[in-house]
Amino acid sequence: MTQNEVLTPVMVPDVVVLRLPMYIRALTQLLDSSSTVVSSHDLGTLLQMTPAQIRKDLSYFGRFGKQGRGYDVKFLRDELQQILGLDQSWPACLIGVGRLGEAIINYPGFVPEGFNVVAAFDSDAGQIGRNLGGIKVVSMDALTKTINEHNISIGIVAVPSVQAQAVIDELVQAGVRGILNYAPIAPVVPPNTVIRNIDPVLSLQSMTFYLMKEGINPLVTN
Amino acid sequence: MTQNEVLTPVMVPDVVVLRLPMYIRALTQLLDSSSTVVSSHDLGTLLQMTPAQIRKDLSYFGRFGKQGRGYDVKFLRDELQQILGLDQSWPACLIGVGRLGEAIINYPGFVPEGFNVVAAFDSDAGQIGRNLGGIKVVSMDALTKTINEHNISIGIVAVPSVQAQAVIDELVQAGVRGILNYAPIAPVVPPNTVIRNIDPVLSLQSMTFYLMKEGINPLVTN
DNA sequence: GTATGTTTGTGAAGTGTGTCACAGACCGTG
DNA sequence: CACGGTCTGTGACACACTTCACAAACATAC
Repeated sequence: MTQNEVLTPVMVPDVVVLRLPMYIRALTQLLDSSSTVVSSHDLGTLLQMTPAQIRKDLSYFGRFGKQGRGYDVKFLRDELQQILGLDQSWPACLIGVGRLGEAIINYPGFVPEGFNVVAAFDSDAGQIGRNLGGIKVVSMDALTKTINEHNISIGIVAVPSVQAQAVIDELVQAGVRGILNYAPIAPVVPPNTVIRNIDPVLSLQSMTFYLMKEGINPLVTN
Repeated sequence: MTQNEVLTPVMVPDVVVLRLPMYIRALTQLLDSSSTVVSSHDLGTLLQMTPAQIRKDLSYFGRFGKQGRGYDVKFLRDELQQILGLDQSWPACLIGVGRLGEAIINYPGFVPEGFNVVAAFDSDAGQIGRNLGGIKVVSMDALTKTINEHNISIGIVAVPSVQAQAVIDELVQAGVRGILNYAPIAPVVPPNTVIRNIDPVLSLQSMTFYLMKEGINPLVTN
């Protein structure tokens, strides 16, 4: 029913897709607090956005609510999860098991959401063979083979900046179409590949613009 | 929701501010490779965006280029850094020194960009007094006092989800106006406060929508 | 059953962002 | 110093996204 996105003539804007996970999270929170029904207005309050935007976003995928009542919390969450493919488990691989990679593999937030790191790679011979969070670190030479064996479609890049683009290219070459990149670079990927960058420094650097405007003065040391 | 304020003669869109750090990074990269001049076209190739957008973005802040020539790399970078306040050092504090907090304080990417974690807090008595990356972990009771003493304007939140909103409220109360939040929640902050969320799970959850559309089938386990 | 109040879904209007295209400025060359 | 080539800065245009506003659907009360 919700699988006909590809056939739907109306394209779903990327910004809408980016918001769906937030809706799911809010709905899960509501479920935990034993709410069974929620209105777009209440959801909007929870997520700091307008009810109209929520309704419009949802309308790209179907009609999930009932007039005069609102949305069934569990039903809507299940629908959204299915739309995003989150009713399935997504095996991922990690490249780079330095300090950052270690933190990623031990991060407890991925597994409950269905993202499982099932393989870890490193180019440093000293790291290979090491056991990390129940996973054995293997050589980059085994990349393609391992990715095919485990049916991995997501790669998590946690290598130093200088190696990052090369690693991303290798992942794409190996058939990975989704990349979560932690390296502070502007990566280049082919059009059929989805990349998401995690870059706290960029976030901070745009933040300071607004802090300055508010007249907040940091220490002047440079 | 928009945090634009009419302090600059022309209102600068938030999206533009978000892109400036990327320009700075690309320019730094060019400097390292001994380039002295760059055109909007070349920058566009490097960052995968159109020359027109780069020129338009820069035009919000001034006229930095020369016709027929392009932009002086070092000059433009310095200008952009000054616009964002990155010619200064920004003291920050970390709240939550669990596994994630530890990784953050040891992340080598912040210091070279002028972001220095000068204080660390935790609510767990067992953590207090512990030395972490040269910083002594102190109690949450000392939050306001320490923030004032060190002139801290940025708070980095790395506590469990359930505590995150409360911690953010405390930071705002203590006068912090910039928050980098690692907790997977949708935080609420007053309008004069800038918040940036680092949330890899949200990134992955929107990624899968596109992976599905490409017909990539993950393991079906749920 | 009727009246009153709620809330959705969605065209239409409004706002914001990206791209185009060109005048004007600059460079190098002969 | 004129000329052909290059590249910026920016109004005007085009597109994308958000908000508005209202008909239709449902709930509740009496």
